Amino acid sequence: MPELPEVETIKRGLEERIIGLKIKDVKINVSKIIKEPQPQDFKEEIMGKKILSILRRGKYLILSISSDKYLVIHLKLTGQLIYGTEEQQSRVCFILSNGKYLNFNDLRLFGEIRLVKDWTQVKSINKLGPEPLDKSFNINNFSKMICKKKSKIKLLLMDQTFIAGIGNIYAQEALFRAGIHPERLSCSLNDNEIKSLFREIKEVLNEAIRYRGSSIDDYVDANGKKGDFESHLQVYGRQGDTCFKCKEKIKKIKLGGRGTCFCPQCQT
DNA sequence: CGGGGCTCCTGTGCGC
DNA sequence: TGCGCACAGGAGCCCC
Repeated sequence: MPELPEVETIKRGLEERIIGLKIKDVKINVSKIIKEPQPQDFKEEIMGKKILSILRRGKYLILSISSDKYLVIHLKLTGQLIYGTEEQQSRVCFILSNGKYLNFNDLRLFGEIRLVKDWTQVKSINKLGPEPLDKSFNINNFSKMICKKKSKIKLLLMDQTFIAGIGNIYAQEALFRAGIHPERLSCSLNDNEIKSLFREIKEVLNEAIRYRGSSIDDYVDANGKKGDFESHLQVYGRQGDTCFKCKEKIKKIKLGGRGTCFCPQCQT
């Protein structure tokens, strides 16, 4: 599952490979991936355009291309963006001016690609909360935001309008590191807990980026390489195993329909 | 406005 | 051994 660290890793990989190249052609093998405009118009509008720069906002990748357009990509659960040779399973395949390919692969077909004039006006991007690794995201903001809400803290961390880029893996990991039970109501956290959670969110995201992401499910980077952070995960997928801190058995519950692992001893 | 449940999709892994 | 079903999950959407 690509979350902020995985999308950031893909972004950095693509920056080394495709900046300055032109998009010669597009093969749309599964048209439902293209959300706007209509696949035929999408193809016509993007052909011959130059890739100028790449940015990330939350879990979105945004490619700035010539003629003031933006290619907005969300990988959802199983999306991949792989630079290299043409791949059989690719759902949408961009043919580049250097003869290489940019493959959009996506086993479960939840991924989305759009071509827009103004990426900030894409509805779901427009509603995103702050970037957790930005300087503007500071403890004062976070503290205020948390106190205003009254939902279970794990659901809040995964709410993209509250904070952008955190998904099921890093929400669980940040809460474990901060020693906070995922079902705690956000407004019940004391100052120390809020401080600790704030610190651990940044820390786990930065560490995961340093290790090039976690290869849960199908995640690979822009070169098709797996990440190295899975072995550093302390609760995700570890139900029934013993806690690394206290040897208690890791428990798994459901929150908002999503699996949630935590240590009943360390997280209170 | 908020929270719960459903939906999209397909490979995996379980029980019978 | 093989079939069928539940399950996994990001985020939009509907409903109460």
